[in-house]
Amino acid sequence: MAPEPNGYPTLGHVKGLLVPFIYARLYKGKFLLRFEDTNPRVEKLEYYDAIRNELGIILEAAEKELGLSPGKWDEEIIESNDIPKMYVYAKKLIEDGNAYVCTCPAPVVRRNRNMGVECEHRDQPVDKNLELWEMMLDGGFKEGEAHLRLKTDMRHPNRTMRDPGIFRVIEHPHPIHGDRFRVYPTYDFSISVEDALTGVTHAHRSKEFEPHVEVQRTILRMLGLRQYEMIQFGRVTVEGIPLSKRYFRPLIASGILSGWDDPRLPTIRGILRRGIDPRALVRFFYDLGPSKADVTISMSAIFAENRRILDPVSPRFMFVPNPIKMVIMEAPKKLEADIPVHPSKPEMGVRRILLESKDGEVEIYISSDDLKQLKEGEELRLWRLANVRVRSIMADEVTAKYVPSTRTDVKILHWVPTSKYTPVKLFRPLSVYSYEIVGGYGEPEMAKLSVGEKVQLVRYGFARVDSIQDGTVSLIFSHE
RNA sequence: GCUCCGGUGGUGUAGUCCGGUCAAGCAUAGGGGCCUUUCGAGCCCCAGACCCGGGUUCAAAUCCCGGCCGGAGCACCA
Repeated sequence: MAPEPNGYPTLGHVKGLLVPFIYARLYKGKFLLRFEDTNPRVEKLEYYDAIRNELGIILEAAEKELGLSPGKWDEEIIESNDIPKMYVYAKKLIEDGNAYVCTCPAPVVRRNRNMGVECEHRDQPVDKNLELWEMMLDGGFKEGEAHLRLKTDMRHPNRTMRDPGIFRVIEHPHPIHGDRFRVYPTYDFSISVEDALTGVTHAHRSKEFEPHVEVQRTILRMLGLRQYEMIQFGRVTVEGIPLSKRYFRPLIASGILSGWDDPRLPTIRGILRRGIDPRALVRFFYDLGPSKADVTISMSAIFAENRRILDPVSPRFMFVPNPIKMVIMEAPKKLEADIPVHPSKPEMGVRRILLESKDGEVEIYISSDDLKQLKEGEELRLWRLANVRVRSIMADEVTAKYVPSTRTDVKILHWVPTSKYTPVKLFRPLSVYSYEIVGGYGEPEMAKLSVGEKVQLVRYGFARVDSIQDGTVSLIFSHE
């Protein structure tokens, strides 16, 4: 896989990562991570690290979920390290009459390309080209003033084949090499040389590069380098949300999004922070397959995978959003509830919540969201605690009467004691631009959670603990 | 407009290179049942597809031709 370190990896990168990884492991090949860093204007050191980190997490999960090991890349290559070698190949192209230095301004080149016209530099003698090339390297040209161009066919039906530029001057420090270079290879040239040199046998790229296959084959042929398979796969988009950095950058700069790990973002770190298990991503993209068709995925499909992974292992907690007090009258002295950590896994244990009545009354919180469906006189079950009959519903309080039954064919509500509870702040992502904060109370035991834990809020959904401050637990809502 | 690439149940795919084992596999969503003191999940069952038209062949999802629809590229960016 060969990402450009020009941003934080997103959901869009996962297919490009997993397709070649799975392919390599299945066929006992090697999986290479190569940084395509030949345009220093957009690349930054922090992105190399983000890519290493995020891809590492996904591959580790792939090892667990798919049993393909080792779940990491076999070798890391930094393309820019080989720029000196590429200069040597460039010189060879010039000497063989396969490349020339062109000093036409960009608009002229564009016009010539469109119309299939050759410029006067095309037929310069080799000596002249060599001289100009040395000038390029020595700083004799400013950015945009000169380009080394492949001599192919200016009337080729595939326009990317019309004398493509292969080296250009960029006057901008490189994140790794600083100002060591001022002439950088372009995409087609650098990957052709790198793939051939590093022993790549099967290069997977996304579909938009298809027209470039011909250019790269031409470069390999002219240089006498080894040919290899070039395989394309379709692009992934997420229902409506663009995956482009251009779109998110201003939202982050303006503070609408909190950063590249904002849980509303389709960046890998955003998704993980939201509480998606990396194995869910792996499973999802594995099922998506390597096809060449472009697909629009929906987050709900990823959520379904996540639920499948989390459901069997995540502890349950009662969370009461928008709480309202309920007074239970005629209650026995003691009411106890044994709350299972996981209803179908007794080995995960139970928590006992004990409520003592005062003057025959017990107080709990229920969610006012549940209130709308309640009728006076209705019997309902407080989960694992007791049955009650609703007496009155007022704006700030509900009263009910204890019923000594354990019927479960009535509405079941969850609750927390008023005497002891954990304040909970839940962040619900709505769109890239918006979110909702839901406040409420959780079971006392929730105070013991730690950051990063994933829980299931009973009858509410899955959430991940994002932070804990002064006893208040901040959760990020993952999905239902 | 030009170049290239796709089109398999509601959705996402496998199969297409090397025609038969594909009256088409898998997943997800849908319907029904079981289980369950949350919601999921789990288990069982049901239903559902080869873009269209020609051709080649004993035989076509698969090969050929024509059409229709969709996507990508057409930056001295990757």
